[in-house]
Amino acid sequence: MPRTEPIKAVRGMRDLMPHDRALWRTVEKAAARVARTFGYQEIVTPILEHTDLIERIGEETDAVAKELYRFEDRGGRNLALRPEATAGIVRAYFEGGLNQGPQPARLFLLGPMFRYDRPQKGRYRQFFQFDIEAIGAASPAVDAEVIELAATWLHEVGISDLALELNTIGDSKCRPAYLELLRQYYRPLKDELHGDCQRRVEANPLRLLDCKVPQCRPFKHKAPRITDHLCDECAAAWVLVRGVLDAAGIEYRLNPYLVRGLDYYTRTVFEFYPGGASGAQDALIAGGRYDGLAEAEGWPPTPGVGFAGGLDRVTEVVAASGAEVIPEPAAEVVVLSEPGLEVEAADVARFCRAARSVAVDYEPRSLRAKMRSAHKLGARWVVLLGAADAQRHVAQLKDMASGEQAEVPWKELADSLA
RNA sequence: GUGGCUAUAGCUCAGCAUGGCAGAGCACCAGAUUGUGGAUCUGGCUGUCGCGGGUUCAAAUCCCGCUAGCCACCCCA
Repeated sequence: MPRTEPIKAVRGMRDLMPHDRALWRTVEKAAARVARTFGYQEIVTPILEHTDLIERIGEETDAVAKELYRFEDRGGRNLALRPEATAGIVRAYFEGGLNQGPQPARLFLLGPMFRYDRPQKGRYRQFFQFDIEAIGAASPAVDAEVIELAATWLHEVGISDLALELNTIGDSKCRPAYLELLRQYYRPLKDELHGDCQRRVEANPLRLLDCKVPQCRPFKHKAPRITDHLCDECAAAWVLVRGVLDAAGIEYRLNPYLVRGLDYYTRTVFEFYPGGASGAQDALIAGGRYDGLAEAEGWPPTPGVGFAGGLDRVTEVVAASGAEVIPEPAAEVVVLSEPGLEVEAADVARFCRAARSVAVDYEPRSLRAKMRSAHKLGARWVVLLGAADAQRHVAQLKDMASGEQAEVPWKELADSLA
């Protein structure tokens, strides 16, 4: 008989198996715990948003054009799987009335994001982010706060070999004049740039600074720097952000070529990279200030700052660093019975469950096989139930570590296990 | 979106150059051990050789297409 082809996971999507979840759980718990110690509260937003919300803030970037999962629902709505968390959180901040509450609203979110990208190491079409947003936060001190939060999280999960890169990109007051300076510098060089960059000279000159094509790279070193052309407010903010980081003892490297390509980003930008040993070039965390985002979404102008951390990459780095994760046993207690005692075995399990996690082995196989299986599960105790025991409502409780075994009445099992 | 490598048992892989019976280890099941785990030994089960087409007396092996995975580039709002 020809078998039907088994249906495999969708391209770029992966399962996190029980074995993986142990590590993931510690990383997620650390994120939530650290967020709460900084006064951030959890928010959950839908995985689906209107395509317009995503498109309005991503405009004509490749990312939105090519990497967005979009579809039409049965009601004819154009929807998209969220590719990042900030747009949805800012929307929820206004829709849920957090803009009427105490400012800033300090929020965190853990959840899946989706990008239709070609999969490779550390990059999946469904991936998970830890997202921090302080919305309504005008003070540059909050920029430093979210950076400190990010650093604390990474340290708590055991990533000590870290590089923090920091820059400012000005705001709507000072950036336009700086961009014009950049254009003036690059226009005579245009013929020597690669295709994309030739277009960027007029369209998006900031992006010329982080181009990685060898042909373009040499020119940026003599390009004018935004930090020499900040307005007074941006300059003061830049000093304050670094002042708080210095006081916190957080090391950073100033990278004048670290930029963002969209207009609503302002002032602080930062990225955390794993240290040399890991060899990865991709950021573990990327963040910054986005004072123009609320307006881009159609809401009243509202400042904000935050970051997104990639759980897939962070867990990978933690795993690669050899951190030991002690696997939790599937069950602390396994109940084994003679055939035909399923009802009684379930009764016994119920008594034990008051004190410990319990699994019952109902499989039709030898006692030897059941013992072997219980051992592999990591069970600390085995409860053996024979027909004679069942009659008298007792069972044999065996400690797997010591090998000791004793007869215990069903009603006393929980006490013996506690 | 571009390029390189790969796809054979539940898992990790050998076999492919030079076409000729489908293999190993692990895992699983069982026995040794008169139904009580870990160590050891013995035996056993498991395959549309990713999918589709072509060449050939004969294809896991050679050719073409597709799909998927890995890696890098690109991108990362």
